Amino acid sequence: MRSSQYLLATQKETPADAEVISHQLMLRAGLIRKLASGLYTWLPSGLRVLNKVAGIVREEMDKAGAIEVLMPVVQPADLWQESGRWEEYGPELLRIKDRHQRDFVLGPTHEEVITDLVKREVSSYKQLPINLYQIQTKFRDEVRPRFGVMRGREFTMKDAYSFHLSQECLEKTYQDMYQAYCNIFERIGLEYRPVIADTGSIGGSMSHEFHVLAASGEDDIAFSNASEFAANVEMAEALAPAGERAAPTAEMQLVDTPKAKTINELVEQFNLPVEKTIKTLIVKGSEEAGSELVALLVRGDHELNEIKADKLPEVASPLTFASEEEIRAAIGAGPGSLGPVNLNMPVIADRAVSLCSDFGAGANQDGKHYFNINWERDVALPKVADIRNVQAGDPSPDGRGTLEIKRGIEVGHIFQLGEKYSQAMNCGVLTESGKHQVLTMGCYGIGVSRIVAAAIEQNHDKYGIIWPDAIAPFKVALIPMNMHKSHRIQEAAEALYKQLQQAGIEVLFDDRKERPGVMFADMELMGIPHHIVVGERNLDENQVEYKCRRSGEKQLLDLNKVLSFIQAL
RNA sequence: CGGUGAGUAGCGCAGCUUGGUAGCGCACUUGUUUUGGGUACAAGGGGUCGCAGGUUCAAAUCCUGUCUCACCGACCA
Repeated sequence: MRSSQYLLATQKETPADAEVISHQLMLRAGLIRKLASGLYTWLPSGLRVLNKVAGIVREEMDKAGAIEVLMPVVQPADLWQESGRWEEYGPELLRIKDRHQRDFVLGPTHEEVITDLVKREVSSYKQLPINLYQIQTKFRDEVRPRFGVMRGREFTMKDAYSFHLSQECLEKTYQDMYQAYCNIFERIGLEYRPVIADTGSIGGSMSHEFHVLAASGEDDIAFSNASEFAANVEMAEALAPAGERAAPTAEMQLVDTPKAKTINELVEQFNLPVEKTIKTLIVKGSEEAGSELVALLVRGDHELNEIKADKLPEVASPLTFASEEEIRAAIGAGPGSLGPVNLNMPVIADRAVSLCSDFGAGANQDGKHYFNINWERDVALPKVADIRNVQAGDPSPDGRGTLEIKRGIEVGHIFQLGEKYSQAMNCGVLTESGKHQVLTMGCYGIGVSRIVAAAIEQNHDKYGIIWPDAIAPFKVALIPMNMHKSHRIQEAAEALYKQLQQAGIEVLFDDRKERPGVMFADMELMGIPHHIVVGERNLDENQVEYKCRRSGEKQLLDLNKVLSFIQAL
């Protein structure tokens, strides 16, 4: 490709609304342009990268035995009503009407369509298992699109769906997909980790997310420093602290704390150790709890995990915090003065809380706290559950090592779905014994467009993007110095260009009438991994300069060795 | 969905308080210059100031409505 006949679209200045580095660089390097909130046009260089990623995904999926299909983006509402998600799915689901006023949705995912397809096309156990996938545009009307294509509303996703007669068979395909995903991320050249993820309300099934580690990630991932354990913080189990609860050492006392509304204030003003304080959070109760409100206790230095709390039978789902008015009406004191002593509602304490002794908490009277509270002696120990987020330094749930926490970008998610959709939509086959049996399903997603952004988050420097070779828009940048003044430069550059092209190497020939600095800067910004610089000085020796984008190392190459050198990279 | 802020040339911004017919940098075009790291000089093109309504002799500027975009929040009492 000649840059003079290409849409380079690089720019010097960073648009003001781009926050994360990948978004900034994608705009500056001319990969994408915003059309509207969460909607992006892929410019030529961006599309080349996107296609490279999609190509790798496709190859590895095929290798793992999956079969490619392509389903419509627009889906009839009937299917969503059949599965129950027409009601379940929130405003993220974009609903539209056609000219006959029939309801449709813009597909955020394709479980319904694929289940409907398999129901129609697969009728015998002999055709199983089957794993169908597509690489296609999805639409989710995100609450808050941000970070460019990292969280867009329209995005490219690879989604695969497998169908099985048995759990064993599903687990086999699940493992195959797990391996295929590892192969994909390794080939692309990303630092990634598979992590245990939320199994959701479907129950019993297994789920892993694949995260690319980057500071700008939107998820917290907990890792063991001594084992392979890795889990989304949402999921990671917080073990009870080691040891028994210490015996009480002091009498409970009521203390005036008019200026202490938060744990921080309490700790500062009364010189309490933060791990000897307890936060009392009031949430809506479920029918099972038999109470409008339920209290959750976590230690002052811990955070409530809403996903864990949401799963408690006593807690109304979705988890809803009580308003200040509701709290006052029920307890007679406001937030900031709440505690377990004399609390007239069901209480659930975190494991760590159950091991506290001589601790401080609100007295359920405004401006007062109890200090030196002890379980059993001053108040009965309530139900105990794991309801907090793990923190760095906590013991790993697998019993080996302690946890570290890093940010991750979720680029893949595999899931054992079970029968949620096949049951609702009656998708089954005849078994060997001639009986109808509902199939069990797995689903496997990869955020193809998100990978492009994630790769930049991990691979950039102050000059711009540094693409891993596997997904670079071009492999080689051919940069002639002052070609428009020098015939021999032009001849040499044209000859090299032709040679590289004929060898099937993707080369961007910068034949613009630009100063060297401009060319270097653009090629570096775009992250092209290998640069060949043709200049008068070296041409006298029949040589050109090679520069590696990533390491910055330079070396001289004989003209007749350029092709073999590049091919060997 | 709540809070805050912003919409003026392709991009980044000034002008608005105190109304008087729009400006700067980058980018773009032309010429000269420079030639291994975003060169310099000169000339030039490009804007119904988000949209609609109102006040006024006169509105980018004041008022009302509306749309769009961004950031923060939607959890620790």
